[in-house]
Order: sequence, then structure tokens, then C-alpha cells
Amino acid sequence: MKKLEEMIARLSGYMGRMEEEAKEQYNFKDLTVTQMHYLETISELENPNLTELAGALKLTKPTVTVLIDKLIEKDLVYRIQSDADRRSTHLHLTEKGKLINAMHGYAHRRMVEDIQKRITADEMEQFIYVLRKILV
Amino acid sequence: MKKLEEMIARLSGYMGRMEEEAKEQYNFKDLTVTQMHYLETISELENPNLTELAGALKLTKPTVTVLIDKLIEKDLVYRIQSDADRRSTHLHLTEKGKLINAMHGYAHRRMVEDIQKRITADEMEQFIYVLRKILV
DNA sequence: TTTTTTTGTTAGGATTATCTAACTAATTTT
DNA sequence: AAAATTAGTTAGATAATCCTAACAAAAAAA
Repeated sequence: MKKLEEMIARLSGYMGRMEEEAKEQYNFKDLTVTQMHYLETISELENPNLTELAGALKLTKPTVTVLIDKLIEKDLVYRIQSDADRRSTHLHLTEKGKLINAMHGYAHRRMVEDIQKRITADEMEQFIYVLRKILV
Repeated sequence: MKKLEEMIARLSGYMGRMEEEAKEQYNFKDLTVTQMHYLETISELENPNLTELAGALKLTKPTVTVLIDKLIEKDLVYRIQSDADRRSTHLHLTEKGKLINAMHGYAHRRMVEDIQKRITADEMEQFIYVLRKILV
């Protein structure tokens, strides 16, 4: 199915560009790609401890310790010590840290607006139906 | 259109994961994200000169010079001096450098296979029709 | 209750990716 | 033809990421 492959290549480019735009819009210039990746992963894992985060990022614990210290200094992350296990702490995003997710939301809403302009309501229904089957 | 926004968020995650998998499949462990980004941009711009590449990446020319030297050392890129302007050189990907695009192709083909398993031929037709309207 | 394992940190070092400043060589403008 | 601009490089500095080794404190296993 060559046509679909072509469309997916374009879709990939389209979504990448929209995320880029959102990043500029949110003025995340002082955040590196790596730092962004840490924040996204903390959000996905929902307050992991340091070992879990290091595992998900495939990095060593000392590496992650150091970078988390920097993110804490920038007021993007904070630690909460676990009650159950006093060795370990859970990582949380501050309100400022949560802006990254807001940024993704912004990119996605922009795409929705853009798509709505280009297709009819019926086509939209069908499109969502198929996407749902694909993405379960 | 809340449902679509939700689907787009998932689609974004889905495509990201597929690209990640492809990266592992291709064993691009010795390439940094930055280096990958340079290679992708060279491919997109179709043999830019150094100034054009620096512009697209929003980096300074010395920065790009240094990193291109490294990519040349790794046999991923080569320079060809311009006939028209002897100051400038065009950057090309070597066969090895082109593997990055092959990697994207692989990810996209995997997605096609995956999608084909989940929807009917009719739904596929409709899906491509709508995608085409969205992506022009 | 020792011993072992696990969680996380500190210290020190290597590599990568950036920048600004200063420069050369080629091209374009005046 | 002289002056200004443009393409790219070299040099030196800095910050960001990453690692291994060695450790302390808490928890789990023997």
C-alpha cells in the first residue's frame, strides 16, 4: 500500500512541524531537548522514583540524579519522599513543569483546527472512526 | 472536537514509538540525536551549503562546520565544491548517511502493515482520501 | 541479627555541542 | 580597482550530558 506509506511520511512531517511551532510559541528556548525529554517521561510515568526514570530513559542513576538536580533548580520538578520506602523519592512536575504538556495540547488543538478547515463533518466522523480502530 | 484531539495525542505517541523502535532496529546507538537531526535536515534540504544548513538548524556557522567535520569523519556526509561559487560547498549524504531515511521508511512500512491488519480495504480507501485532503 | 540488595548521592573525568572573535578567500558592489 | 560583503574555517571557552567508581542509608533476605 504505497499511497498510505507516502501519506504517513507526510503526516510525520506535518506533526513534527506543528510540535516545533508550539515549542517556539511557548518560548522553551532555555530548555534543552534532553531536559524536555526528562519532563515528558516524568509526566508519562506519573511521578516515578529515580530508578524508574533512569530505567525508562536508559541512563544510569548518577546521570539522572545530576540532571534532576538542575531541573529542580529551575523549578520544573520537585521531590517527595516516599512513606513506604524512606530511601526513595518520587518526582513530580511543578506547575511550570506541566507547561510542557500544555504545549503538546496546544500543538494538538492547532492540528484539530487545521483539519476541521479541510474536511467535512462526515469525513471527520469517518476519520475518527478509523483512527480509533488503528489506535485502540 | 475533543475526540479528534484525543486521537491526535495518541497518534503522536504511536508514531513516536514506531520511530523509536526503528532506531533500535537500525542500531543507531553511536549517533547522537543532534547528529541524526543534521543528517535529516541535509536530506530535507537536498544538499544545502553550510550557510543554508546553519540557517535551517538555527545554529551558527562555526558550530555547524565543526559538527559536519565529525560527520564526514564518520563517513556519513561528504562535501562537493560548488562550480558557480568557489567559496561554497554542498553537503551530501553518503550511502551510509542515507540509512537514516531508510530507517524512517522502515518505520513507515511497519505502520502500514500494522494499519492494514486493523481496518478493511474500504476504510483504508476512505482514510487515504481524508489524509490527502488534510496534508495536501 | 548479620549479610545482601536496593535507592540514591558525590566526585571526577570524558565527550558533545554550542558560542564569540578573528581570520582567509572568493564574490559583489561602488 | 578598491571596498564591502559573503562563505567557510580555526581557535579557545563554556555548558550540558553522560559515564564509572566509591559511598551511605534503608530495606529485604538469610
